[in-house]
Amino acid sequence: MRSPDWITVRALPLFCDMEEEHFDQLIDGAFCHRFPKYANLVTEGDTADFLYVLVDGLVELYGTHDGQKTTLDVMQPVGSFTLAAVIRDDVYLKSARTLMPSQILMIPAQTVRQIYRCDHAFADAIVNELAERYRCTVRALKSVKLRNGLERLANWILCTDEQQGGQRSFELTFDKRTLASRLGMTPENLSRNLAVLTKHGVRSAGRGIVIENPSALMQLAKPNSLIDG
Amino acid sequence: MRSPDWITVRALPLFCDMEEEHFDQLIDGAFCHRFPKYANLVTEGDTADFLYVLVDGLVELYGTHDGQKTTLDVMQPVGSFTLAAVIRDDVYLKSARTLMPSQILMIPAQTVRQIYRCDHAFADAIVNELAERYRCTVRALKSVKLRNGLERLANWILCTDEQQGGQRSFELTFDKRTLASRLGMTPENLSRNLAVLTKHGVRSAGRGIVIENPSALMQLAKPNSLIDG
DNA sequence: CGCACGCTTGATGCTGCTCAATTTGTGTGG
DNA sequence: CCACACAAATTGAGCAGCATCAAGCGTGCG
Repeated sequence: MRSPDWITVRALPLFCDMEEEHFDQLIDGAFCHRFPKYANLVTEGDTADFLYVLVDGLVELYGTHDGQKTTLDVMQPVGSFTLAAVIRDDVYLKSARTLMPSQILMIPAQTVRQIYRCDHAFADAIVNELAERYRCTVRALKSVKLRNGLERLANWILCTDEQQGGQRSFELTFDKRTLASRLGMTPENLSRNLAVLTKHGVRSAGRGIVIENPSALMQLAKPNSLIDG
Repeated sequence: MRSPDWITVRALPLFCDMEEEHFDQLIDGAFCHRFPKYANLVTEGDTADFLYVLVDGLVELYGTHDGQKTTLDVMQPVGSFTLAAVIRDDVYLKSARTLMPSQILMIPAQTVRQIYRCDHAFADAIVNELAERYRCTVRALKSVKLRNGLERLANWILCTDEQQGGQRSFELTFDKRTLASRLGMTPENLSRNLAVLTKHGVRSAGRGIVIENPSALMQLAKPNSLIDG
């Protein structure tokens, strides 16, 4: 692998503490590819051949069943996915595709497991990564089961704003239909819910969202650190 | 801790490969308690002081928000819970209570983390446990987002039957209201859905469930190994 | 035996989905 | 730069699924 910016990969919590030699081994067998928008990366049910690292771009993790599809997560750089399947040497449970042109690092699963066995710091990082992802998924499950669509949207807006620095204003980085699916609603209802939020301190136009009245929005959203993270 | 049957605890995947000395250290600082039915064990939001092992009985893991409550999992012996919170030294995300009189082993979180750091086999077991729990939660999330209530019930019946040996007949081990919450519906709708399943090869009376026509039930359920496990 | 609780059943209303039509936005090629 | 084609987003109407509310029924336990 040759890459300008894998210093950022090395800096990931997952890799930053492991031994130089082992990190070199990891990327020795790895591929770094550029993919166009909407390229399929992973198909659920396939055996886990690679650990993926999103270096640049945007990736959607989704599940399918009986002709339906639901977005489970939208990954931002820099982060890894398919770790649990790789470690367990099992099939992928989520499919993955790019939402914009993306640079993706693919590390052979066997190499990951091999180095996991001999590098203590790497194993420790894997434990922390798995625990954190697990907790995120538990939060997502609580969100779906304990809130309605409007509340999920309101909290997503609050979280996304905070994550981007709390400017009270940000832009969507992907389709509204994808956002709708992530929030567990149809595109039509996302539209309607965004319209409803006008009465609760949120102004939205196109891909822009402005929180004009944070306290009004929070009163509706009832944010909860045990759900939203 | 004194206990007749902690051979079963030692046999858990989480503990079975660790060194004898370290296992002894773990249980040295641990408590083993009997709890009555509906005893509160864990409150979400509290800092994780203990790793719990359900030795005997039944435990419900649930989440609450804004006056609501939803069942996230029903644990059967022998198994552990709160591992992710303990490892990350963070707060619990789920509450826990017994659903019947239960014997519970409580291991101080600090001890777990300490031995995790020095016992390689234990660390490895933790990785596998976390990965598996993560995958279970992903499945649950897909189930809620991709299926309706009737389908979730149908698949739950198929899974529970298989888990109990495929006798095509089994008994509920807990409240229907808890089952309803676990499946993401109201008790009223669970009743109605059970009635609907009469037309799809399932006969139910009281706590007994009989699968009279497996293929009819499966046709409705559309079981999926990437959701049901 | 009788009370209490869990479960069932029915009636009603809300939330969110489906379908369809229009408007807006985006990317392409002349 | 504009015109066009196509995709995404909005809006409205109608409907299905599910929740809520309110009785009634059954079972188990004191």
